[in-house]
Amino acid sequence: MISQKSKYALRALLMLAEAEENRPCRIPDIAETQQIPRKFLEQILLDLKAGGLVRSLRGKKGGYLLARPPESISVADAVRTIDGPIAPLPCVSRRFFHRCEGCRGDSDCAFRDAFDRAHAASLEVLEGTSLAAVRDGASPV
Amino acid sequence: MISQKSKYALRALLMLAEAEENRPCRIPDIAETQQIPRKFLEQILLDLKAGGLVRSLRGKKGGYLLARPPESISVADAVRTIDGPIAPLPCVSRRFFHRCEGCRGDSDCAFRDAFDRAHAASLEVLEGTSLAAVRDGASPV
DNA sequence: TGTAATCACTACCAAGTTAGTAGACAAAAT
DNA sequence: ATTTTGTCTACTAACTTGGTAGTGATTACA
Repeated sequence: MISQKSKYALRALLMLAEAEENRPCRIPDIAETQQIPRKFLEQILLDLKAGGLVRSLRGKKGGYLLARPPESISVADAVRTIDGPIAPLPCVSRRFFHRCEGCRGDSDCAFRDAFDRAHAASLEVLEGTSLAAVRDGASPV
Repeated sequence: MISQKSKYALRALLMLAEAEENRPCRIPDIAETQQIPRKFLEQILLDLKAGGLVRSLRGKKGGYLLARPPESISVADAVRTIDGPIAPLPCVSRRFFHRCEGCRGDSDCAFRDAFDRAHAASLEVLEGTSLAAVRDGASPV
């Protein structure tokens, strides 16, 4: 399961993607319309900024904007920035590869191949879906 | 990421799948050959038993066996039994469906479709891979 | 120049989860 | 009976999650 924090991040990003270009969104506005606790949202936006997904302007007329066009920010980007690795095992992670400790001897990563294929299939969707696609895409239920 | 507990469970299950049929495996043996803390393994096996994946015999000559043929136990079965839902969001879960609280108003589950497709792709692999396939399948590195 | 509006940063916290450990108990084989 | 095996309940330290609180730093603009 992705965290609540990631869900908030996605909603915030989508709102930025929906905003008029070069019109910064202020934290209290995002918090209110997306129903996200304000101080928590501040932290999330700082994380997204550190991750290079958004940029900010301070002072009056300040706020947050996407750092890149919404076509180039994927759902996977957002989740990875907030939650870290998406992979089910460290040893199948693309971005955060790490040898699994404890997998050793003869049964060394016997399951790795299955998890790797599952992860790849999942990533294809998550990396292939941009904020713009979500914004424009699906039929509103 | 799947939990350490699930990894242990998979290793234990694989060992049972590799064992001679109707030859129970004892906890200390599984613990030692798979390098799993023994008391922790006990709990895991009890969980797997409660989930219907293994059965047990008590007393001398006792031990654990698979409850069903290894062809019919999938990696997804194991992970779900130990970790619960595999789905990235409650609202795309097959077995544990639950409406996401907090997804509301106009942006109601705008991301749902993407996560649903990612999950479906992942599940296809994880449910399609049995213990028998893992045991017999991949080339040992 | 100053002041109000806005983001930035650090610290803190309660509740839950993870990865175990400990020990007494129950059943089966011999 | 006694030994060998699984069963069950309780406990715990460390970490993660989902926040809250308060102060500081910039910028617009009057």
